Amino acid sequence: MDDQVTNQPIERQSLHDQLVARLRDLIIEGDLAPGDRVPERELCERFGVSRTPLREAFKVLAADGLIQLLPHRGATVARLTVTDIEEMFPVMGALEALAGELAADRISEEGIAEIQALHYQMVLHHKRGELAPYFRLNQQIHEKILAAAGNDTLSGIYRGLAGRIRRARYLANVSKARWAQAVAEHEAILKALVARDGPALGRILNDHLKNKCETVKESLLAESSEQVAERQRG
Amino acid sequence: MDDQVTNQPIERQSLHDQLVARLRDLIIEGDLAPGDRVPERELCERFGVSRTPLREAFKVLAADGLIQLLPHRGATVARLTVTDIEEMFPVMGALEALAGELAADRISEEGIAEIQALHYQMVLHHKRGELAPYFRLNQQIHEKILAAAGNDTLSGIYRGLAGRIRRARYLANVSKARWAQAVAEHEAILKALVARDGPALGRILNDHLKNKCETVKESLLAESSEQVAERQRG
DNA sequence: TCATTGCATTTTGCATGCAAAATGTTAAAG
DNA sequence: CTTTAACATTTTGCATGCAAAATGCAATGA
Repeated sequence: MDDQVTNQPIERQSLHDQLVARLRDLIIEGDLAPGDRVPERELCERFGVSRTPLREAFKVLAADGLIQLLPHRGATVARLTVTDIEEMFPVMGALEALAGELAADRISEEGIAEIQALHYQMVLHHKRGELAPYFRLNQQIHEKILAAAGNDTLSGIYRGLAGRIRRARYLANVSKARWAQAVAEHEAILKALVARDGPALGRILNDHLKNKCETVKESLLAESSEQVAERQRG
Repeated sequence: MDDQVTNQPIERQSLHDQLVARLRDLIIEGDLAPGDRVPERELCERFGVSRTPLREAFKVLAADGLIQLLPHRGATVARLTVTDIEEMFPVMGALEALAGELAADRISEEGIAEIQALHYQMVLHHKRGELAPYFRLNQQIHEKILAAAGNDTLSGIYRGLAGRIRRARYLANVSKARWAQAVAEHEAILKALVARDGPALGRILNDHLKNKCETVKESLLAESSEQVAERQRG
């Protein structure tokens, strides 16, 4: 039997927006792998909609960089190359540094306390070696900083980039050393935030992103070489 | 970057892509004013196309933030509020600072020479009080720096923001003082570039953008109060 | 006089139809 | 046996049709 959640015809209120959300999830969650063709007709049947709203959703996702639209050749899930990663991370670094600077000035005491709580919970997960919960809290902290910056334009652009990278699923393989380093960096982030030292927070976040970039790159390389090996076997 | 466009043998560009370009121009050039409704049927007749590709173009432009799509209420040209400006400029500042840092490392000697040429031509236009040519060269210089950074992701995001702001048409009224200050900043930009001092170039560009932000804000306020006065007269 | 309700018109969202382009398959030639 | 050429199938791009929602307008009632 088919998956009930993904196969149910969606509610009738602005179909294309819902389709955008659905497809975005499918891509980010990895149900549609990078390089895969996005089958128009199949998805129409699956969601119980016609081609028009689906194609409109394709346009939006293509503008977001999540899928690639080739003339007369349909849609494919955009591939993340190492070059893409190397381009995206400096940008994300600059944006998150800006977010940190703004947040240090604007965040409330409660906001700091919330981040502190998330941080120590995250550290706990690190000590226990629980990667998935660690990662979730990590993301929440960065989201909180972004929110505290109070700049929706900034948030929107950052989320667009982060979403494109998330489907690299780099949380699968992180070395113990890198993980520990990331936690140490988060300690510094918290410290700068508590001290409301914007410039320092900006620098630390930028460096933090640089290290994250290396992690993602390694993971991406490992994954692609894995795929090559798979193809040679099959 | 545009090489690929000019090298393509076939002009058989998909209709909606052409429409996206046309509409983008209409909006950026100001033929469609902020707040205006974008009349679907009228544009269909004007361009001789059906509603399907036009609506697809609307989606892309809405994702770019150039138009706003309200359910069952059609498209309107997105209004630029002072808040938007205040949000966008710090982001553009951070991005252009990053571009400067990267460019300082990567630009060729010819690249520097080209920017130098543009710069002195621009200064000439300033001395002659020729605002439009000055502005065009100004933009070309920033484009060159962006291109020299060699980061298409960065360029794309920056252009998206710059495009949204451009239709504020702030070149109409710039005070002599601000203009002179901008030229002075450009002198510093050139100097840092020649010295290949990335961090300094980044800082200068960030400050430069901050000042530009003030100019645009003033212009936007003047324009909107002008509109109010117009409404009171009419 | 002004607000409200009912109806006609316009606009929007989605489905469907059709022609052109791309893809896959088979058959013929070298 | 490989290459290619012709054809059938599928997929894509665009136009159009239809129903629901929104808008405009006039008539009614307070």
